[in-house]
Amino acid sequence: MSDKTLRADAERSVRAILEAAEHVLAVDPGASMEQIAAEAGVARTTIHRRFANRQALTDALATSAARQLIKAIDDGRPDTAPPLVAMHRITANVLEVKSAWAFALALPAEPDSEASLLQRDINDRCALTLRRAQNDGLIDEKADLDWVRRVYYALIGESLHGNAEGADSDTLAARIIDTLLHGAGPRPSRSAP
Amino acid sequence: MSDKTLRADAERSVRAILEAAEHVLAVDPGASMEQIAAEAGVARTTIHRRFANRQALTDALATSAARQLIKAIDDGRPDTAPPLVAMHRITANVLEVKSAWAFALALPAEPDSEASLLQRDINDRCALTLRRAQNDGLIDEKADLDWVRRVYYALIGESLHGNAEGADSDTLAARIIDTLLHGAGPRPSRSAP
DNA sequence: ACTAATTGCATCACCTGTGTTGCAGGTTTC
DNA sequence: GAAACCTGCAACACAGGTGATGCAATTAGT
Repeated sequence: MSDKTLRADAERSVRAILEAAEHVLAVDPGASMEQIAAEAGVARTTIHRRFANRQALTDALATSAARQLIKAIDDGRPDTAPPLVAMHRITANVLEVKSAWAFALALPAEPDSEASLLQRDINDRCALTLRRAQNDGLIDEKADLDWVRRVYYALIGESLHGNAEGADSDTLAARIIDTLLHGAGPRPSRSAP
Repeated sequence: MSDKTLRADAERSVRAILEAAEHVLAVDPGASMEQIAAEAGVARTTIHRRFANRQALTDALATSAARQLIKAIDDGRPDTAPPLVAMHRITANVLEVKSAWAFALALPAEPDSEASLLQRDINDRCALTLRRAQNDGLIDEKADLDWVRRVYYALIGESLHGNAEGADSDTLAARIIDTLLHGAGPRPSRSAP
């Protein structure tokens, strides 16, 4: 939770710490608080003042990232836009957030933590959007939606790994949706109805 | 490398240590040597006798796992069997190995290590098999084979995550190949040629 | 401007993991 | 069966991270 009204500079510190933690831990998950503090431009004791221990820090990190992910999904209007449009927009947004918070979002959710609640929320929204896509005929009616969702997640994750070329999110999103729906098999020559 | 002729009991120890390391580190990548030793039923000093430090241990772990993965691929006769058959067999074999050595195979390859050489070998064989599949018309001729390979890897990884139901490798492999080639979109009702 | 909050710094005690050594006793190998 | 090898155990030194504290200096809020 964002605690009681924190003073402006304190809030800046917390943000800096969370961002530093993401960057440092993404490279070395076993990095010390000292390293995180250095990256954040902050004294190690300041981290301990805000976060009692490593667990508290990673919890906050996971929660913060999950919140941003939810915002990214909501920005895609999953409930009102046509499924295909929503999926594309959501995918592009999620790619942005996930590339910025890769470590935080890969963090194993502590049971009963806020982050795990948010994760479930995210899964539900995703499942819902996929169901809408299925009702629209975009997804085969016999498909196992849970598997489809997992494949979707996997494609997003894989897109982030090898993106050294720096392709923009829209391009990546298009490829993800295309692969998710059509796979890699031969296409009927684009001539139909 | 498997060192000079190790005495039989010593070789047993090494195996036990590697397996213990896999199990323990898969749960907690930061686990101590002590924990690994306990799981292996061995004294901590014995680990240090065989592996100078943590790095040496994980290197050996990665190499050992990569070797088994290569064997799993070779057992699928990637060069002689029809591509679809080969892909299915290879996928099933790889699933077995990957589920047993998930941590070891997820290990970031040290540059110039033997494991990284093996990894490249694995990638090459995979790429080759995919090319054969493409030449056979299983994969669209315009498809980006590197992306296809990455998707394939991602599908394998995802299949391993949520396999609490304990589905057998053949079933999982079938789903992977099917999704890879056809995606989740609507299928033409099975009637034509 | 005054107050309260926040921070950096120096310092401390403490714990955990690491890597090494020596030796006695058990196991392989030939 | 003898030699060579391997292992467990105990002990040690050492490095490094952790969490806490007190204080002076800075900064935000009103």
